Amino acid sequence: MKHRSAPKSVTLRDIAAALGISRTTVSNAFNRPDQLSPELRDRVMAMAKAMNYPGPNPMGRMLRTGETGTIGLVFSESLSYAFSDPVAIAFLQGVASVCERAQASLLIVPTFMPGVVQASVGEAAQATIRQAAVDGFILYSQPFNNESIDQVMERKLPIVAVDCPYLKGVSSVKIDDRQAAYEAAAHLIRFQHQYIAILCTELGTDQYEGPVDRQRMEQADYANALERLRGYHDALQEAGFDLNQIPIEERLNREDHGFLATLHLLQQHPRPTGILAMTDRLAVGAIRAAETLGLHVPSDVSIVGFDDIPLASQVNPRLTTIRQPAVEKGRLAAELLLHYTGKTICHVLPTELVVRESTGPAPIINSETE
Amino acid sequence: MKHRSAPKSVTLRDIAAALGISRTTVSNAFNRPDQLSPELRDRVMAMAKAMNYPGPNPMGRMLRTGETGTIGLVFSESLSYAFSDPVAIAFLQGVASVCERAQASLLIVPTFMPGVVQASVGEAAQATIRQAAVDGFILYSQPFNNESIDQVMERKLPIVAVDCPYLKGVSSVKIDDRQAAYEAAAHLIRFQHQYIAILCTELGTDQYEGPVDRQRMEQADYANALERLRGYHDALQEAGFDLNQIPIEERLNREDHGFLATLHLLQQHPRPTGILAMTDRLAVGAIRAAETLGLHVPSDVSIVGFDDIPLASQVNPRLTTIRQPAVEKGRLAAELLLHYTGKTICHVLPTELVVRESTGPAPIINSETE
DNA sequence: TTGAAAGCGCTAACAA
DNA sequence: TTGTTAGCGCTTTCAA
Repeated sequence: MKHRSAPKSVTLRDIAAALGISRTTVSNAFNRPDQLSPELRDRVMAMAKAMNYPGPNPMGRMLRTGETGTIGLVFSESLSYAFSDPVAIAFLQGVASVCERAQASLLIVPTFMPGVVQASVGEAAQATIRQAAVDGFILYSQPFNNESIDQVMERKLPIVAVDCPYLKGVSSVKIDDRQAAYEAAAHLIRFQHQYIAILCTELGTDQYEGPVDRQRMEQADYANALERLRGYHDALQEAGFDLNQIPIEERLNREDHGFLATLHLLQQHPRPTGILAMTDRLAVGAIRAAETLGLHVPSDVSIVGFDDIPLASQVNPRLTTIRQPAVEKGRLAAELLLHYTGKTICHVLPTELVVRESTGPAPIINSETE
Repeated sequence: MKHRSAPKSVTLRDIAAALGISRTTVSNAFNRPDQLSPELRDRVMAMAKAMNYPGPNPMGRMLRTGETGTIGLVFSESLSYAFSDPVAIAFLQGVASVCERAQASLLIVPTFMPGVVQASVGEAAQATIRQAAVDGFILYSQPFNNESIDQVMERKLPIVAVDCPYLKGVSSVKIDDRQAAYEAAAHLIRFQHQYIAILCTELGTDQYEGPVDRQRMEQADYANALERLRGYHDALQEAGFDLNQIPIEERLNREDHGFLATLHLLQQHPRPTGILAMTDRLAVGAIRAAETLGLHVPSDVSIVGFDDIPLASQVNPRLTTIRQPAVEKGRLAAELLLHYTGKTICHVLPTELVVRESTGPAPIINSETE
């Protein structure tokens, strides 16, 4: 893309000169048609076309006005992942719909360098964030202590943080993950499930997959995941469960990973009769795993998801889950940024337990001794 | 977003002055750390931090260098729709993955003004496209003769067109929609279906929904849809069908619209035993409609989709469809733009008929006379 | 290793 | 209605 369409591109000045008028007038012809006579405007536009003028250079304009008409969006993790995650996409849809109405462009800023050592990831993020020509940033689902956040903060532009750890003086949009997860767990508990397992999304940025212990929880990077885990624990503890007996499997948020993790969980003794999946994607994998083992959902295993993605109601059996307003999150974040006042505003959006067919009463277990 | 963090923001010059050094050196401290002594660099960075300097202003830099490090992406239609369309999302994922690797940002340029009269839509697109600070554009799935294309062409920047009508001198990525659709129809014909109906996506930009006749086809705005329709017709005609007897229903590309259209089609006489759906979303709706009418897929009705979106293989029965490489389209388009040479390159990517369980032999019809 | 000078292309006050 | 003036903040030769 080093290409340059002409050796020396034509500018406002050139067309002004060609017409023997001032640059202002040409500028006005493009930006304020009402500021000059229609005939003159027509002449200007005709000359522009004749000279192959590509219109006022946006960089010049931005530098001059100090505004870009653009919102920057920073995801954690890789964009390939973000654009395969139904929740992130719903969020994006919300952001985009507001941008569209406001005629604002949306700049997706990559901060993740695929196949690069951890150390230089920061450098990469630094460069793209520093060079983003935007009027403000939306930060989506960032882990604790990561360089993208710092980098964005340094830009001293308006910021709205979505599903992020608390940032001083930054407006935010989120849900109460802990409370929502509590509801999910309480739902299973109400059905008398005695053996409950947890399917957990990534807690750290280290690509670890496997069981989660106390220590791992304490070192968690992702506030969301941790909060959901805590919500599950709150409910379980309250109901008298021994938390040490509750298996937790941490996996990448993908159906196939949920599938494998559940295969593993369902072969434990005692076999869980209830599974708390931290996302619907994991839950969908879990349903498939149960099927694969010849277990019926919900009569052998109950599964409850989280998010209420479209797939949740298309799968069979349809998934009991926690609905969170992902599109609305995006809309609100964009609106907050577009109408930025400098005031720090925190929105906590409501969630809702949606009961469908993937959960039911615990089966009667034969040997209570096991 | 009129907010300005400081009355007068601090610039390179300020920090140079404070340190009694030149602007060049400060610039180098940020952009070419190797061009100055580490101690000086540290001093510069410390002062920058102390003075709350947000880093070199991207607009200044862009204006100076003439490069933005950004790719512009222009969808037709509304972004809300684009981000709910699995095919567009897959495409976006492909684009994003390449951008990420190349450390390029991705600017989503809205060209659609929701709730605005047709006339001024052009104006809206004009403004956002003209003001996009990008090094090149990807044009996605544009209808014929629309203003966005003209506007983008006027920018005289590198362009890659994806699923667009032919544009002189513009590189493109596409599939052979006509041939692919031909395969889909041929598949049903091989199964001896006598009564075939077509579920068609929007041909025009006028929000029309209903039957499609010759005239509507001739006035089509969307090349894709038209090509697929032609492909179906090619196969049907070749097999001796009377095209006038083949019902075509044009609908928005959404499951619920496919559902309603199919409800309608399946209540015709003679009832179609095969349905050619121009997208998987329509096809999924069609499956539901058949179910709703108590018809079995595929023994009563065969349904073949197009696209092979993820849902196609998750639905029951799994959908027979045409696979198209949507992610690959995005990757290729981004790569073509990033490595732009000025040469016009056209890629036609392969498609493939994927036979699953939604199609089968035509049922035996009782009355041949009907 | 550092600095001076020049200007990227534009728009907004203000003046005519 | 049109023009003059004055930078916006930066980077990049080139010279010291």
